[in-house]
Amino acid sequence: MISGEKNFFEKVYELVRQIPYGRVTSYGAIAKAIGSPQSARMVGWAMNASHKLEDVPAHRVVNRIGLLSGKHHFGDSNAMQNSLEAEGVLVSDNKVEDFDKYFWDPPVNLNP
DNA sequence: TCCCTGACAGAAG
DNA sequence: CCTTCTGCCAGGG
Repeated sequence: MISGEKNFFEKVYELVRQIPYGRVTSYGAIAKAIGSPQSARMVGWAMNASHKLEDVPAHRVVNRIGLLSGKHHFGDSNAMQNSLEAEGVLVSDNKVEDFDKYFWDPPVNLNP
């Protein structure tokens, strides 16, 4: 079917689910991939709702500098960092080390 | 219905 | 380098 156009939130969820293991991405990259590069704030807002979803690895999503801006929303302050390190992503002082190296560029082929 | 807030990003000074 | 402001969309009071 043609229903390629989904809700803003759902687009975010679908993209975040595609983040490979041991990789991280930024809100702006996701926002841009869904067609709203300036809606990075909405991405964060979507993640807030996605937090109730298990298929959405929000811990792999950080801000543009690799800072775990939303780690406080994972319940425990170490939950997000722990999850990242468990995947091989080194985190120091609430931010991802070698963020540029672990950064995963989301494909824009999500939405035709 | 109007106003404010929000897990961001980017530009300007 | 750091600080300040604006823009984006949606939800809550």
